[in-house]
Amino acid sequence: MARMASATSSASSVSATPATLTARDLRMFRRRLLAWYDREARTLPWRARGGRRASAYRVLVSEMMLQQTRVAVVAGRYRDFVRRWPGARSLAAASEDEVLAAWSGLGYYARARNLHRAVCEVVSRHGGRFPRDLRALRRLPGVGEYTASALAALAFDEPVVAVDGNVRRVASRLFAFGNGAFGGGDGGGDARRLDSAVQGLVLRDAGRHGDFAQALMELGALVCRPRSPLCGECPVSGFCAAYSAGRVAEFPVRAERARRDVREGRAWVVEHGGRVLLVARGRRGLLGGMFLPPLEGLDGDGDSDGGDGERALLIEALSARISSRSCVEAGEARHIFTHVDFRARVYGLRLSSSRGLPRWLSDILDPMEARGEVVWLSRGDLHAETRAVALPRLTIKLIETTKRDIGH
DNA sequence: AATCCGGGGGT
DNA sequence: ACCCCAGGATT
Repeated sequence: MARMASATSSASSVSATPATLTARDLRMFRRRLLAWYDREARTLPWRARGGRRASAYRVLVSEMMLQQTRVAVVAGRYRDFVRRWPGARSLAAASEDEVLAAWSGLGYYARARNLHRAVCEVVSRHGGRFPRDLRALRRLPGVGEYTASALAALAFDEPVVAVDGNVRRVASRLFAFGNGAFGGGDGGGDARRLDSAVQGLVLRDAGRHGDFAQALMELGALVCRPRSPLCGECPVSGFCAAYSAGRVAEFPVRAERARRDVREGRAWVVEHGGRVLLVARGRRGLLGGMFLPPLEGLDGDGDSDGGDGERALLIEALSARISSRSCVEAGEARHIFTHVDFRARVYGLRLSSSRGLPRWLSDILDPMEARGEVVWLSRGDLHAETRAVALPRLTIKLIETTKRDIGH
C-alpha cells in the first residue's frame, strides 16, 4: 500500500481534531473498503448482499439484538425471532410478555420492551411502514443515534454511517485521534468530533451507502480488532494515521473501568408439586419486571429488595424457616452483571405436594398473585423455548443450584 | 457527563 | 480474570 495518511505525519501526541482525508483519498478509501467488503464480508442472517437491502424491520430486530451483544450470540436468536414474527405487524400483535420470553437470556431486557413498543408505533403512527427520515427513526423507543443511522443506511441506503464501537475504534486509529473507547466518558467532546469525522467519510453522491456503513463495521470486527489488529490485511492501512505513525497500539485510548460491587445475599427455591416459585421484581432497576426466586441482597445497601410490603414479608417468612427440616442449604450461586457481582446462598424449600399451599405462604402470595406477580414454573419448562415467562440467567442458575445439590 | 442496564465469548 | 462487545435511557 503506497499511500500514506494524508494529513497527520508529525503527530507525536493525540491531536486536537481528527485529521481529514482529501477528496481524492476519500474516493480511493471508499473503493478499497468496498472491494474488501465484497470479498471478505461474513454472511450473516440479517445481511443482504449483492445490491439487495434488508427490510427495515429485520434491520431493527438485528440492531436491537446486537446492542452490546456479540454477533455469534445473536445469530441463532435472530433466526428464531424473525421466523416467529416475520414483520412489524405480527410483532406488534404479540404481547410484551411473549416478546420478553423470546428474549430470555439475551439480557438488557429494556431492549425487548422498546423493540415491541417501536414496532407498535410503526404500525399505529406510520401505517406499518418505517419512516425513512433519520429524525423520525430517532424518536422510536430504543432507537438512539446508532440504530437510527443503521436503519437509514442499511434499509434505505441513506448516506450516513452507523457509528458503533467498531467504527469508533476504526476511526480512532484512522485519524490517530483520542478515545474511540467503549463505555465511559469521552474525554471532553472527543466522541462528538470523532463521530462527525466519520460522517465525513461518506460521499453523498456515490451510492452503496448501506454497504459502506456495514463495511466500516465489518472492518472493525474482522481486521481493525480491539487487540492485535491485522494491519497487514487492512485494505485501507495506507490511509491510517495511526498505522503510518507506527502507533496503532495507542488507539483507541482506553477508558477507565468502574469497579464491580460485590453483593452477597440469599435465595430460596420453593418447590411445591414439582413447580418452583418465581416472583416478579419491581418494574424499575436491575432485572426490572423479571421473574426470580425470592431473594435478598441483590439490590445492595441492605433491605431495599422489593421495597414494598409483600416481598419483604416473603423473605422474612422464608428466613424463619431456614432451620426447618424441609429446608436444605443447596449451595452457592454466583452471577456477574456489568456492575454487580452477586453471590447468593441458595436454600431449597420443599413443600408437601399432597396439600395446598401452607397458610403462611398463601397469605403473602395471594395479593401478589392477583397482580400477576407470581409464577409457579415446572422444572421441565426451565429450558423450554415456548416458556411463557421471561427468565434471566440468574433465575436459571439459582434453580439449577438446587437441582444439582439436592439430588446427592 | 455519569450511571445504569445482562450476558457471553475471546484471550 | 479481564476485556469489550453492531448502545440507549435516565439522571
